[in-house]
Amino acid sequence: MSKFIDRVIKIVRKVPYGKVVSYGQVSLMAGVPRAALQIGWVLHIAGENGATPWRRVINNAGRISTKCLEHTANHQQKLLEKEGVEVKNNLKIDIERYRWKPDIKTLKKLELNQDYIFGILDKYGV
DNA sequence: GCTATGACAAGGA
DNA sequence: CTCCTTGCCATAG
Repeated sequence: MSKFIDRVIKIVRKVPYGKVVSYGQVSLMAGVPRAALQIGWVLHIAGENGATPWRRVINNAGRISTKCLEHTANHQQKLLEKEGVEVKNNLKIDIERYRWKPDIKTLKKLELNQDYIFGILDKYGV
């Protein structure tokens, strides 16, 4: 298990019920700002053990973009609606309305330096 | 160690 | 708003 994968999984597990985050946001919090693409890969693995809420991760455009045959977009949509997240036609979601905005206290537990944390808060913070 | 791949992001058309 | 192009980076071969 690489540090990267471990971190991503931990972060995704912090996402509250009924909230969503973007791939880019997760990668940023994981310490690698532009590894959004890899998040999907990690979730594919994490999804195996059902303990990780991969359903709450969508792309920044507010759209469900999974291509995985076992975890279809349609299936994800259903799971999200079950949590109270409104999914409009074509797998679209008002992400800014449901986005999880981590507080500084949570970010401090991620082994990141101060400046970096403020950078995250500046973009997604409350 | 090098190349190909992908559940992305951001900016332009 | 939607579609296309380019940039990015961890993994798998």
